Amino acid sequence: MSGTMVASWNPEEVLPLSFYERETTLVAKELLGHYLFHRHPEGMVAGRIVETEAYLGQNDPACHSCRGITPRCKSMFGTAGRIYVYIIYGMYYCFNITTDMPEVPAAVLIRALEPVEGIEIMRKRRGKNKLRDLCSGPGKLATAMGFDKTFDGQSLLTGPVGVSPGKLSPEERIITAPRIGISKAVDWPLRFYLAGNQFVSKK
DNA sequence: GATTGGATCGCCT
DNA sequence: GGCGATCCAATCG
Repeated sequence: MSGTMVASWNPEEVLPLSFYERETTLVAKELLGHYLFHRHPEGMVAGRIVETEAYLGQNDPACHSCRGITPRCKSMFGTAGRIYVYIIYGMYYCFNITTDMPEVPAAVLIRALEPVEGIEIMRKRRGKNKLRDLCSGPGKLATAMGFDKTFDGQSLLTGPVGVSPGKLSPEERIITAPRIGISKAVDWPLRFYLAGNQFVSKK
């Protein structure tokens, strides 16, 4: 046995509804270190979550649900632990996880993953070779993971996409910072990422 | 029906 | 660091 600690994860075990059905900021922080996977006919792809952002619902001016329910953001309304996917800039998808109690239309944007499985599939989908270029941004990881609008509304507890438990190593620290790319509530500290991690989207 | 802007990325300088 | 791509969705009328 070598002394190397190999990160392990098990797609048969997924985070329960009670994990997601809590205040969104807490869920966004605690998602760091867990494993997002997609069981696809082409093969399993998975990554370790290293960067997230919280979108708090109707009192958050940057959240799509802040002006009430629309066709785009309807998935944030209702049960937690489901997928919210929307199209951004006409060309990319953003993958979110719905959170909090059913009456709170909130979600966590997954902004970056460390690729851990199905890396050749990711390379093919992205047309990029370097590990750091595969999932280091919300649009990139959606492409690499094979997510599109058809996943909108699906459950993370029963379907081909889910989150499996992982751990932070003792030396890993969480950085809190303002969210990226928004024009409202620009200084709200709702972005979370692992300090020094090479797979986060921006320093 | 028209207008406007966007939770991004990649290429260019 | 700057900017164009590209088109959907929300808003206004």
